[in-house]
Amino acid sequence: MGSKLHVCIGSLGRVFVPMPRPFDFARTVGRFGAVGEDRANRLADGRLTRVLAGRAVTMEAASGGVLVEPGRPELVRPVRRLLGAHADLGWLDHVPGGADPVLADLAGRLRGLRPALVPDPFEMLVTSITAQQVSQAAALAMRNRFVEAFGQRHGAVYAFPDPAAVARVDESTLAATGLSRQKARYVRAIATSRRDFADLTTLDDDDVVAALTELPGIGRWSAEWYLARHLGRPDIWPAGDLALRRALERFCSAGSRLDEPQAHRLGDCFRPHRTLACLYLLAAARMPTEETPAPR
DNA sequence: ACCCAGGCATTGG
DNA sequence: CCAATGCATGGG
Repeated sequence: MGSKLHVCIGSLGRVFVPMPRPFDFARTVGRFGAVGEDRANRLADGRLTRVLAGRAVTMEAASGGVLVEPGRPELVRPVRRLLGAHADLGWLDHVPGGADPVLADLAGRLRGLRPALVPDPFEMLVTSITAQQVSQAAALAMRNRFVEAFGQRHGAVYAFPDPAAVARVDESTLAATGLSRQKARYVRAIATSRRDFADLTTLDDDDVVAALTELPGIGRWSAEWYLARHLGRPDIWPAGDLALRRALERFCSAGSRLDEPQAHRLGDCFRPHRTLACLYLLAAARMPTEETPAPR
């Protein structure tokens, strides 16, 4: 295990962290800047800064991996996980072009895009709750206020708030960030929950959904994103996700409306790699509309 | 001034 | 068991 991890401490207090191929740093971290400025995940000048293991960490592209500052060896594992080193992208090279021409095309155009993870269970759950029902811009605005109000500042970024810090403030103080009273109640209930999230890693996907949906404010959609974006499970297909449905409508059904059962069936041809298929479809939907061949 | 946006829980049939 | 409803904000 980890025998291929060559860690080289540089002279400038940085460490080179190797990533499996293929790997495209800019594409992998692109979603942090896609909607707007994220106060917990700062994307500037091609570098990503966020708090990991209690300190601000800056990552930038390097050949075959990333350069990380500060150059602490204990950051290697969390950085690799954050950037999706766990995922096997081999399938994307062998998507049958006849069966899935759309995904085969996207795999080529987005080569090296990896499934970046949300490193902390509480951060993942709160992020999902803020994103429920509202636009991503609205969710980001509320999340930024939440992070600035209750998270610790580390230079240019804020640490995502701890459950303990959130547990200390009351519901209306939480709601002042723009959350509905209902959502403020959910967030606080999760912050004070004594559930051990570490033990979820031993459960299979269905059992994780069952366990998480016991929490107030966590439904199937939020549980599925937890599996995909926190636990890094490979075959998650959130057919209820409006953005995924929109992407499927655009790329796979010639623009005609899809309901959830139809979206679910469209995922079947991507088994057992539906998480990657979903990631690539969502990323493609964010790309600037491809230029059609010039008329004439 | 609308209407929709990467849901969820509650209520009423 | 399914349909209807309230929620809060940002952008078109």
